[in-house]
Amino acid sequence: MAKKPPAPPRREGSLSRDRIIEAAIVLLDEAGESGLTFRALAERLVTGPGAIYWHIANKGELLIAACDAIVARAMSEARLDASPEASIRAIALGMFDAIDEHPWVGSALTHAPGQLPAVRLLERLGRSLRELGVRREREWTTVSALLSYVLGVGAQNAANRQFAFAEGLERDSFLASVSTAWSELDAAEYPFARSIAAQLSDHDDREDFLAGIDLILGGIHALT
Amino acid sequence: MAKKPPAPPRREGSLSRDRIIEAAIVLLDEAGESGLTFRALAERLVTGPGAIYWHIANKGELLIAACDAIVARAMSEARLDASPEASIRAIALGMFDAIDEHPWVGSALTHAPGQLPAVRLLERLGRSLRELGVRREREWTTVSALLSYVLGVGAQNAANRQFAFAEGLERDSFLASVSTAWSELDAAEYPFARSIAAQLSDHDDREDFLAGIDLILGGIHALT
DNA sequence: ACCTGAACACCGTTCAAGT
DNA sequence: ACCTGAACACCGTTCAAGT
Repeated sequence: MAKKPPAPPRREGSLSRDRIIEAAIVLLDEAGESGLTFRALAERLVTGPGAIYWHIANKGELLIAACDAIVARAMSEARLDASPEASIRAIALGMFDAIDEHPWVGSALTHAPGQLPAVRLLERLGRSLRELGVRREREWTTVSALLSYVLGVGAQNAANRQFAFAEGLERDSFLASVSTAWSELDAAEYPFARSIAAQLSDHDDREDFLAGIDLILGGIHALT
Repeated sequence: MAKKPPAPPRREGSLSRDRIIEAAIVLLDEAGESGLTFRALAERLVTGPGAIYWHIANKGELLIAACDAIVARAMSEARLDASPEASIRAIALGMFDAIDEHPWVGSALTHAPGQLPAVRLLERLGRSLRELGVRREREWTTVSALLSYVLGVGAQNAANRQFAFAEGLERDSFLASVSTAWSELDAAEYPFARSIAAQLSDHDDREDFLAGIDLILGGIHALT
């Protein structure tokens, strides 16, 4: 991400769907969801905004395509050699890390249900669940719970990042501010939130995520 | 919510934060997330767009406030008399139904992490988990898994609705179209998605949601 | 204190016109 | 076939001016 010299904006060659998607990913990574604009994208590609519409139908399709590129990469990198449980952890963790690196993927995935990116994830999880020996009648229920959990955590993590970013805070100071806000809640109405506020500041998102996966795997195990 | 006669657009009395939030909820329910516009809201309240800013800082705050009103209602309605497990199911189901009725709440909740609406839910889940006897060191991990799952399913359900709505389809025909899309995927690359496509059309979202909750509760039980 | 509504700086998308 | 860029119909938000 920082090896080659800061090459001048090239316009060599012509536009293409892939080139547009690649540029969109860079823009999303750099400026967040609100940074993806047809004008900004056009500027980066040295064209006018209208040119993009020749290759891509609209902003929604662009977002899904960018999201799909990231998910496909993450899925192809997940190692699947070990036990089915280990594979599920690897798939889930791969997705977690991908969303962590590209927060916009979190909400993009959630907002495009049933589309290719989500199906890629579902496919991988489903195959491992089959290996695990989940009964046919419980297959749908089980993948869908796992998928919801992965997407849920991912979306929330992404939201955390974006919320912090929007307020100009680092992750730590964002968590700290939420933590003190919780500890100042009404004692009678929010005893639990108050008492858990301290643990908020020094938890590990990745560990918590995995612990949740293990909770679900534990539940699956108990029923198999 | 439906007792009094269909009163004509009133402008009696003055604007207030509560009145604005109430109107925002109606607008969101009727026209979806993209329907909430300061101009549309102002029209409904018989004022100019600027007037709203006297009572509310910006659109984000308005969305969170509207979301909070719905969550507060749902939480206060959840019955908590029975066992902790039953309480957790009731809380989760209450949230599921609330999001089902007001799909915009799904993404609003997700996009405002650590804010009041999410804390309400966390508080209720946390108290029940304590009753259940979850060990202190596992409390944070456990609530956060449960919360992520609830929000994840909710957000996805909401996205389903909105996706279908945007394409002018009913839930059933939307699911049917996704189902046929999945069954036409490449056989070598997507065996699982293809084989499960059929089950997609006739599943029950609510039942699947509860089954996922039970999976997590099963995992918690195994560790307690 | 509260409201008005024009104005500012943006959006996504379209489309005639160019090559 | 592919690109250009002005134009359209919107946004959220601000702010002088009114009551």
